[in-house]
Amino acid sequence: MSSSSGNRASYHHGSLREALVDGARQLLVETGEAGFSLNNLARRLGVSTAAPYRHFADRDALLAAVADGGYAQLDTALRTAAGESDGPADQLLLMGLAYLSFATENPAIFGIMFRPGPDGVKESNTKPFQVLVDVVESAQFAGALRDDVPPRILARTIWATVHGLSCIVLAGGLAHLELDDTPRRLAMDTLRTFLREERAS
Amino acid sequence: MSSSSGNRASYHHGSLREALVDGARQLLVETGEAGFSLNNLARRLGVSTAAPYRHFADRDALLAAVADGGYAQLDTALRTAAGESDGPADQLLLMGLAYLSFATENPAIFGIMFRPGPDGVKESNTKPFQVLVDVVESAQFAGALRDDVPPRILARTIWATVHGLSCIVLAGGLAHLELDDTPRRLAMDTLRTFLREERAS
DNA sequence: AACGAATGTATGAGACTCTTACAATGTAAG
DNA sequence: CTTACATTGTAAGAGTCTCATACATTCGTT
Repeated sequence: MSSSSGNRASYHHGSLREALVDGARQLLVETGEAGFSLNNLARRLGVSTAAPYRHFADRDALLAAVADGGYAQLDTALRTAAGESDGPADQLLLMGLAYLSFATENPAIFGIMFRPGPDGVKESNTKPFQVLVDVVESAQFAGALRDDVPPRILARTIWATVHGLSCIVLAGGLAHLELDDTPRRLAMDTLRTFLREERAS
Repeated sequence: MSSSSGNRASYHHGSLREALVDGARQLLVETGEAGFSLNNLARRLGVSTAAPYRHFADRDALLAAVADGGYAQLDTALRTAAGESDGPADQLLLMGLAYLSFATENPAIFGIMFRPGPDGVKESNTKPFQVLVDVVESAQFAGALRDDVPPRILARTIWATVHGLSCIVLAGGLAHLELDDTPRRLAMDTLRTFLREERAS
């Protein structure tokens, strides 16, 4: 047995790798990415500051592991949201809201997940996108979304929209515009744009 | 005369504040945000590492000044793009392309401009948004955009879309999807979604 | 039981941010 | 012109961080 079971008082920690990822996530939530340090994390876990390097090549490798967990969490959040309704338009709204909620509730992790860099977004993030493509496709079939745009393109656009909205909200970019928008209303107003246009007043 | 005129060999630099902002922008372009340091910048400019603190409270204050410059640059880029055509749909495409180009050509500065945090996006960024609202409004009037969504909302949505697309591209999120998309095609495919739906084949 | 692999520690080099005390220079009034 | 003051630079260092290296302890396997 290699993993599980918590903190020991013995020389070997027992499950330091998991403790590092968990602790990093927690520390990120508390202090944000700016206030995060490997040293601080190691002290919290009661190990030496060199110990983390037995499990992660460097600071970025640990953050990447946290990001991987974030992708998984986002994926399940989106799938759950999609499963809470049968109406394609509803599904879209719920997924958008779930995405936005994830971002605002885990700003630091969200920031790490989509940090610019050569490492890029791993294939782990292909999964959430695929769900979106499926939902978009069925929404098009149901006539809720315009069908003169290929599903992949439309899904990509909607992803970009919700992602951009999340980034802008996190950056405080809407503070000067509308202060009283609830996330739900924000997601609705935004995603309504993609629904089939209602002609006539 | 307080400013202008370059680097002196005397005790006082003469225009260290501007040199710091310019040098920071340059250093950010060369090394990215991760490789950027005040110490390094000070050495490049031939001053002591404490000198920058005479002009900026801390590292973040300097980066905020660089971000301000970025907002201005983005604003003129968008206005220029909007001025290069009379057709509302064209304007929208050109502006989107300009936004995307700015992001990909200045990834570090773009990242700093929209960094999450309490400081948020300054009012400086309200200007570029206002241009977009105007263009959207006239596009709606010309019948190029659906008019069942208020211009502010539609403009906000389009901003989110283009911003999100830029972020995703910077993060490498599209690498696994479509490798051969030119930025122009990417912007076109994305923004086409907002144009008035063409009924019939 | 003993050996090798895994995992943690001790120590420290080098870099960075930011502070404090001091020195040189610009500016303006007498 | 000179003196007084505000501005802007330097020198030195405290405290933190990442990461490397050498060593210690424990685990698993034979």
